[in-house]
Amino acid sequence: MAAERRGGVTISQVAEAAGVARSSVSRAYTRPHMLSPETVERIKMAAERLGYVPNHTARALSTGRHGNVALIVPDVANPFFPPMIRAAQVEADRSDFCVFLGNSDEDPEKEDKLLGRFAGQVEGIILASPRLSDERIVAHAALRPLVLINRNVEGIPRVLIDSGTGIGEATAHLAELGHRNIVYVSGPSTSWSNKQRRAAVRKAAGERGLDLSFVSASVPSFEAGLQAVDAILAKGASAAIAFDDVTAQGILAGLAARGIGVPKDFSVVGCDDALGPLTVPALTTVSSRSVEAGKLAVSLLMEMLQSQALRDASYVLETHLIVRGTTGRAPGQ
Amino acid sequence: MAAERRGGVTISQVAEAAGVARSSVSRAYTRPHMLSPETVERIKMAAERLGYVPNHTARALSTGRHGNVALIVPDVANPFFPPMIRAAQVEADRSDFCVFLGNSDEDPEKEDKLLGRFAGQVEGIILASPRLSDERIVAHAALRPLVLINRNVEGIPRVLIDSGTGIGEATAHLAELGHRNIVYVSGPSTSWSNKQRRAAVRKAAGERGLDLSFVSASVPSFEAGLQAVDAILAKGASAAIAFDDVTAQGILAGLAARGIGVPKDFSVVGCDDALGPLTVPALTTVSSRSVEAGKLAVSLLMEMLQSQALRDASYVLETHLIVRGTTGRAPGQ
DNA sequence: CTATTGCGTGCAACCGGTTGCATGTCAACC
DNA sequence: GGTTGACATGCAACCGGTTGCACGCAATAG
Repeated sequence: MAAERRGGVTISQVAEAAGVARSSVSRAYTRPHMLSPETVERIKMAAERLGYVPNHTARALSTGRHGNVALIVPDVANPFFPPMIRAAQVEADRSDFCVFLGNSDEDPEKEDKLLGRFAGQVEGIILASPRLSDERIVAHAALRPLVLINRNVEGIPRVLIDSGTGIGEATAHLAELGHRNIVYVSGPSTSWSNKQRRAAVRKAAGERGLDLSFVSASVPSFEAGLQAVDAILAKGASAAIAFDDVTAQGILAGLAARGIGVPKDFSVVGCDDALGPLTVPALTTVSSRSVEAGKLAVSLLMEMLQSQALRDASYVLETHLIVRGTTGRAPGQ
Repeated sequence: MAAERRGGVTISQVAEAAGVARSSVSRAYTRPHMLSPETVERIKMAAERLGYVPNHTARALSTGRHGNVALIVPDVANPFFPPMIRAAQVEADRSDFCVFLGNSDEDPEKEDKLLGRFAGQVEGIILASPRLSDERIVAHAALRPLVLINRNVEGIPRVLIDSGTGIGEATAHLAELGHRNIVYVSGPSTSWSNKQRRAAVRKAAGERGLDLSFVSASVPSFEAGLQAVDAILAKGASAAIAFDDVTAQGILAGLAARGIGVPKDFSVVGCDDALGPLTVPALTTVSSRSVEAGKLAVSLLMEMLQSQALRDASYVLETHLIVRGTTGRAPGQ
């Protein structure tokens, strides 16, 4: 009721109102079993009446526990991340933690700066698809609990999305549909995920004796996909697997512009399931598991915070092909 | 050098090393002009040698300034928000502020809880498309600086995206293409944006003597759009304006399933430009201005923090129609 | 009936800074 | 030469909680 002007009802005010010492008020919240039930009740009543909310900052100062974690991603607006962010947020909430969000703009230096900026006010950090060097990551990890997503650094707890399994399935799927000549449209050369996807498609294509070519879309974007179409067609392929869904959509747009029907004349597979069944025809793609990754990373971090033991854990999430509407039998089959 | 085990070199240690009082060390950082240049130099040297970093939490406790703001959205994964979040993040960073991100899950109660949770550790809050009641919003705004996005509450600084202008243009655009019978597929009835859009389409259709019907997709989603198609066709319309892009994509999928060609046989307009030109055919839609809104909200908040004057500002961002590939001449024209 | 145990509570120090006020020093001024 | 004032620095209280320890009291054991 009586909301003071500074928005600050303090523990002292509650103590006075309840006729107890400040320490008792504190304990009513942090160690209720130390107090008699009636006292706890009385304190909570008074607190309620005054609109008392414990001050996190003050608590953090004396305990060293902030109840905050940081999540740093290269680009919030990249559709791959929002579901992950959301999942992380929800999971953190379950442990009553707040989430700081950082956007590195795909820039290693900015990432480094953010890490330093957050360092003072969080208990742990989650780095998703970092662009930072291994050394810097290791350095930060030494200072405080840190979990990686989609980056494989020995000795640091990490969650890896193995898009390789899904890409393998995609290749097999295309082979079954009778495609003999396919293209992999690759993403950023520094990306761990791209290396993994490229290797997976090569392996699977080799096993099935498919003709495989590569076309590079160095930046994964709609534009890049659009511009890759000529190169793809020049290879004589009847199907393409793209680094991600956005690139795949660019390829689809380019094919449509040339009057090439999908999936009748050409098949396209995306990766990451960033768009869901939203498009027409719905994109055949590889599931991303980004939701699980976000959730798992947070719960991993929570565990690390509880038991200071920072064991070297590496969780791998396998992916699978989601067949929708952009793949079909090879022409002439 | 001597990084203590707890990562914590304190002001006292620096003071002792430099042979000054704690207060002088503090001033060396916050008010250097109060000290003699030599003293400042000596202190900074000592701090450097010990690896001292000011403790954000402690500073916040005594000054009340955390250097943090909170951003609360209904759903991080809704493609409307990520660009806004990113813009807010970038703008906050310019003032060296960190951003807490909250996800209310479209739930008023959770929103209220988050607000309380953040209250203690941020200087200001941005509430985007809140689902909370006006009273609760006013109550929170009384406690600390708060800026609204897409919610019109008298007396509270707000940034409003006026999708009405764009929707009006869309209606005019359809009229010019010869459509005489159109449908507006509405979103959540409690949404301020929905009311605004509905009013705009009614006004514009009235001015041009178009037949207008309403179909309700109470939750804005792909599924809802898909299921609205029968109702839309039953109205005998040749074009639809959807509450948002995701709903529009659902409608497109439904039309495709019935073999109805877009834009040849039917025209569809989305709203919010959440997908960009990504889809095939690319969706004609209304620009969202969500990036500007995020940026503006943060800079507004920063101003409020500087000059405690919380004047009642209301910024309106107009929107415009973006014509792409899902609108064409009415059949038989 | 006294000694022991144990529970509920209060006292006071502490977390790491910030800041109003007091003190000390020295140069300038009358 | 004594007074004034500006300037540099230190002292100590404070921000709002947490927590080790001591105290008082009641129940139990001897």
